[in-house]
Amino acid sequence: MTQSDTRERILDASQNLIQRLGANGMSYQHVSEEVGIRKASIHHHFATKTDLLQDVCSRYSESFFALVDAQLDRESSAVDRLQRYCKLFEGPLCESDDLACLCAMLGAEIESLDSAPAAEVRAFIDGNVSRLTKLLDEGRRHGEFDFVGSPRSVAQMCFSLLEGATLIARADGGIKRLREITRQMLRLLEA
Amino acid sequence: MTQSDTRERILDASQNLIQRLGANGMSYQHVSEEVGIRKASIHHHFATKTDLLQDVCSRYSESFFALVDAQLDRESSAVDRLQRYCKLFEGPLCESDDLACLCAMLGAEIESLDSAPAAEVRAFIDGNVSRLTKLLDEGRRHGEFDFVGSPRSVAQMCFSLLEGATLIARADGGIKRLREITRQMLRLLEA
DNA sequence: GTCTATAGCGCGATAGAC
DNA sequence: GTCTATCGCGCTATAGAC
Repeated sequence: MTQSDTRERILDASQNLIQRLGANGMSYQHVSEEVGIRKASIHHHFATKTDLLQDVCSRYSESFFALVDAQLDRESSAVDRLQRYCKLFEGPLCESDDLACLCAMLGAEIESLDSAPAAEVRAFIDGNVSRLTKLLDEGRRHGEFDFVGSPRSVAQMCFSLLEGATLIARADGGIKRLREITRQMLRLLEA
Repeated sequence: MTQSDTRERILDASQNLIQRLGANGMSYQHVSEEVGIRKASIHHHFATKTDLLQDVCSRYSESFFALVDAQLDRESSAVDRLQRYCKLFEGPLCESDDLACLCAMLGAEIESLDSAPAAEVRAFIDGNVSRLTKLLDEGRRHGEFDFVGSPRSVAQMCFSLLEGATLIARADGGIKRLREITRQMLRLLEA
């Protein structure tokens, strides 16, 4: 087992726990049981919990935006690309029906986060809203979308909706409910 | 100080802490400092933390639905009543810019809640979605709203959006951002 | 009904052997 | 790089005096 293998497995376990229970619910003890090392050993890879949280956030952002950009760069209609974007939020719930978007969990806990992880959360929001703004603007110019208001306002609305829907769906209704909500959003935007 | 006074002050302090920090972030110690009694005394009013959580939830639901129904029973247009409903979600952020809807906080923590408080959260969601469904259906029949899809799907979408938006706005942009998002939602639904 | 005192546990973090 | 052992703290909850 190389150092970076262990490191990745710690990040995997931490991310999963945060998506289920939140940053306050994730502990070195839980992570150590999941990974199969003692909790003191985790401190060798991540000196403090804030360091661990920060790295989970940045890794999550990078991989999520990589998936997003892979979908948005496709040569297909704006409607299709928006549909694919929305589908990315199903991922966590698909896996086990009890995972929310990391951003929704940390958004709820934002006041108790240190400044570095809190900034990561804000950057995640901004990155999503920016990409959605561009897509919505482009789609409307091509006559695929029909909405009143600025693309940026609609983008903020869509992103809030998706984050909220992952929480609501996890509380009641699961993946089926999430799909119903996103389908409804798409219906309202299509020309 | 009567017993019920102290009880209400404990509920007030607990609710505020949960809306800021979540159920896991609220503690008997924090509450006792806010109320001005020792933490052991809280157990006289609420034997366990789950009891306290349960009572905070049911009181929040009752008072929120009282406000909602007061707005929905008005003799005004459906658009106006929906606008007033949305404005209720600004309340917490108005007060101090760092409070989210109780339901959004507990929704994020749903997996670590005992079954009684978790059921309260689901009932809160259902109650809101039901009322919105009725309002949207009525408004569409009167030609005030124009949307494709079932009133219930749209209602679920609106509620998810509002819950998500309170979290996003608290992380970045505050009350101004929340207003922009809800205004955009209303624009998309109006005929 | 509120208090002091304390039990018992889980937490993040550190020291030092191997 | 991982381990054992331990520190110090905050937590929920209880016992018993006033």
